[in-house]
Amino acid sequence: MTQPDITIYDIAKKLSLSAATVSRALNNNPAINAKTRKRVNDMAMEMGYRSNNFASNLRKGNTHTIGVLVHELKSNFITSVLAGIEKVTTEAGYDIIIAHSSERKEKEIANAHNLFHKRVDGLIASLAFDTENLDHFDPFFKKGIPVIFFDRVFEHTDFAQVIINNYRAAYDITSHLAKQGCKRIMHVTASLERNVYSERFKGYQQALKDNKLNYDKDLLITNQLSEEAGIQAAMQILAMRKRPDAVFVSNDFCAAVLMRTLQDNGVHIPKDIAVAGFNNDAVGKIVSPKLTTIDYPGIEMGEITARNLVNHLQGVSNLALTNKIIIKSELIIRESTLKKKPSQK
Amino acid sequence: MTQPDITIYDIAKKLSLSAATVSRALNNNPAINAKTRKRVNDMAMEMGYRSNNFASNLRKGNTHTIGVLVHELKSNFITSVLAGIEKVTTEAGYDIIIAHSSERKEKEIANAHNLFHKRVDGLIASLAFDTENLDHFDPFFKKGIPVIFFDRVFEHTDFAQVIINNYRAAYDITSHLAKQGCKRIMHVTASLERNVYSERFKGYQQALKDNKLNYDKDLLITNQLSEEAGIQAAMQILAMRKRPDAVFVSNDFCAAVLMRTLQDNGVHIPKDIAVAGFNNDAVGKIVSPKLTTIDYPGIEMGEITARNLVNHLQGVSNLALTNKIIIKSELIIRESTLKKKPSQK
DNA sequence: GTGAAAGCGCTAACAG
DNA sequence: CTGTTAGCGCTTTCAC
Repeated sequence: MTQPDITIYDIAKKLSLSAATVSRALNNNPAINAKTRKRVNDMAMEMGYRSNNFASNLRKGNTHTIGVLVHELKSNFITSVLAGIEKVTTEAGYDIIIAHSSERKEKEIANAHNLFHKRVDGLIASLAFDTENLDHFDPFFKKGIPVIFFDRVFEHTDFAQVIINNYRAAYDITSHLAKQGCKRIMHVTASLERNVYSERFKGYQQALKDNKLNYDKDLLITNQLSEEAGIQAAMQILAMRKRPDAVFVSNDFCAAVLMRTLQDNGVHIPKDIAVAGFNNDAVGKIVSPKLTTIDYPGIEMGEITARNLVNHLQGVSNLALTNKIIIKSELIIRESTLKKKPSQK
Repeated sequence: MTQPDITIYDIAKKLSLSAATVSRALNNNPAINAKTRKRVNDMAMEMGYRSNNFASNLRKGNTHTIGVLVHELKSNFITSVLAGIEKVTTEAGYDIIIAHSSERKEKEIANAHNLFHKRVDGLIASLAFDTENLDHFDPFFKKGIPVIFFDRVFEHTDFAQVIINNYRAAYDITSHLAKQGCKRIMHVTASLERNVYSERFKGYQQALKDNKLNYDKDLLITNQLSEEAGIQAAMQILAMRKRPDAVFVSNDFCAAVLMRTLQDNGVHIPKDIAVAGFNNDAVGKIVSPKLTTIDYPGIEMGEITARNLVNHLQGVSNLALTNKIIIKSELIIRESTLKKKPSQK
C-alpha cells in the first residue's frame, strides 16, 4: 500500500538527467532550459513526486518558517491579527507555525523552546498575562533570530514592538465617561504587570485627575477578563454600598457579560451605570445597549508586524533600528455610555 | 553573532565519545550507561545544543506531526475543538500544524497539498462551505496516511468521521418552536451542500411535518451565517408581507445579530418572533433575551477525533474500522424562544 | 555498553 | 545549460 516516496533520483533516471538538473528544474532555476524544465515538472507530476522539506531544509540551513506565539487563540482580536500576519507571510513565501500559551507563562516558555527547536527563521510574539521576563527568548536573541513583539510587550525595552497607545485610549474613554457626568468610574482590567493594562490604568488615572475626580482604589478590579470574571465583577458591584456610576472594562466580551449580569439584577444601563469596553469586538454591536469601545485594528497590526519581520529577514530593513511602532486606535461611542442625550441637535 | 549550531559531533568530541552514543543518550536509549547519559545531557545543555529536526526526520522518515485543516479559525466552536485536539496530541507527543481555509475550497485544496508536502503523519479535517469532493485528499489516501474528518464531512462515505446528529438536533429545536405555538418557522442556514446544514434542514422539515406545519420555501434562507448575513436576513424578514413567528438560525452569532437587528426595528423577541441558534456560543448568554441553542461539545469532539487518529498511528486501533462516531448534543432552552410561560409551576 | 559506517533526499560549489 | 561531487545532522544496523 504505502509505496516508497518518489525522489528526484527517480525522476532523473526516468529522464536520463542528473539529480541536480531535476532539482534546479523543480525550483524554477532560470539556468535550466525551458523545455527540460517542463519535461521535469510533467514527469514529477505524473510520478506523484513530493519534495522532501526535511532534506531541503537540512541542506539549506533555513526553514522559511516564521513562528507566531500568541497569548490566546480564543479572541477575535488575535484571530484578526493572525489573518493579517498570514496575508503578509504567505505573499512573501513563508510558512507560519502558530503556538498559543493560554495566558500561562509556563506554556509560553515551552512554546518558545519548541519554536526555537523547530528552527523558525523569525518569531512574532504576544506575551501571556503573567510573563515576568524575556529570558525564554534569549536563545533567539543569542542566535540572532529576529523577534518582534506585538500588543502584549515589555515596554521601554529595546526589542522591536508594534503596539497601540493604550494610555491614550484609556484616557479618552475615561474622559468620555467623565464628560457624561460620571463621578465614580470603575476600571475592570487584567494584571497590571502587563503593559497594555498598566498603560490603560495610567491613562484612566490621569483622566480622572484632569476631570477633578479622585481615584478610589475600591474602583479598581483586576481579574482574567473572562466570562466568570465578568459575572464576578458585576456581583461585586451589586454588593457595594456605594456603587460606581460607570465601569470601564478592558475587554468587550467581559464588559458585555458584566453588563448583562448587572441588567439581570435590575440595573439600568447606561442610566444607573455606564459601561465601556475595549477592542471593538463584534459582540459590542449585538448587546443591548450597544457597547462603547476602543477600535483596535487587529488585521493591520498583524500586517505591520509581519511586514517588518519579513523585511528584516529579506535584508530590506533592520528590526534593530525600527524598534517601536504605534498604531492608531479610536474611541467608538455607542449607547452603553450615553447618559446625556447626544448634544448634537 | 550567529555562531554555527552545535551538533552531536561537537558533543561527542568534547566527551571523547562517538556520535552514535551521543544520539542514543539524548534519546534516552536504555542501552546506554546511566552515567554516560547524564554526562551527555549535561554537556548538551551546557553547550546549548538543539537537535536538528530536519536531519532526524529525514533519517527516520516520519515527522510526528499531525495536520489540522479547519474551515475557519474565527469561531468559538473551532477554537474549542482545537483545544481538545491539542490536549490529546500533545500528550501523545505529536506536534500539530493548523491550516484554515476561510470557507473557501481553493484554499482548502492548497492547504491539503501543503500539509501533504509537509509530510504530516496524519490529518484531521473539517470541510469548507463549498467543498465539492474529496479529490484533494487522494494523495493521503493513496499513501496510506490516515485522515479523519470532524463536523463538516461528507456523510455516507467510508472515511472516518466524528460528527453530531445534526438531524436530531434540528428536529428537536424545530419541535420545541412548534410546541411554543409557532406556525411559520423560518430556517436560516448555510449551503445545503454541506452535511451539517443539509441534515439540519432535513430535521427541520421532518419536525414541521410531524407538527402538522407546512414547509414553505420562502421560509428558508441560505447564506454565509456571518454578521452581514444576519443583518440581511433580518431585513428580508422585516420586508416580508407575512412574517415568520420563529427563526431557527444555524449559528449563534448570526442568530444574535439577526435578533438584534429585528429588535432595532421594533420587533419583540420572543413575543413577535422567537429566535433560536446553534452551537451554544458564549454570545448566547450575553444577548437579551438569552438565546435558545444546541450545545455542541467542541473540546470533546476535538479530543475524540485526535484520540482516534493517534490510536491509529500508534497501531492501537484502526481507523478503517471505526468509521463513524456520533457525539451527543443537547437542546438548551432559554428566553429567546419562550412564548408561553414556562409550564412548570 | 559503545563505535564505525552508511545513507535519508536534497542543494550548491565547481567544472565543463 | 547540465553533470559530478560532497555534505547538511542524524539514526541505525552491524560489529565488538
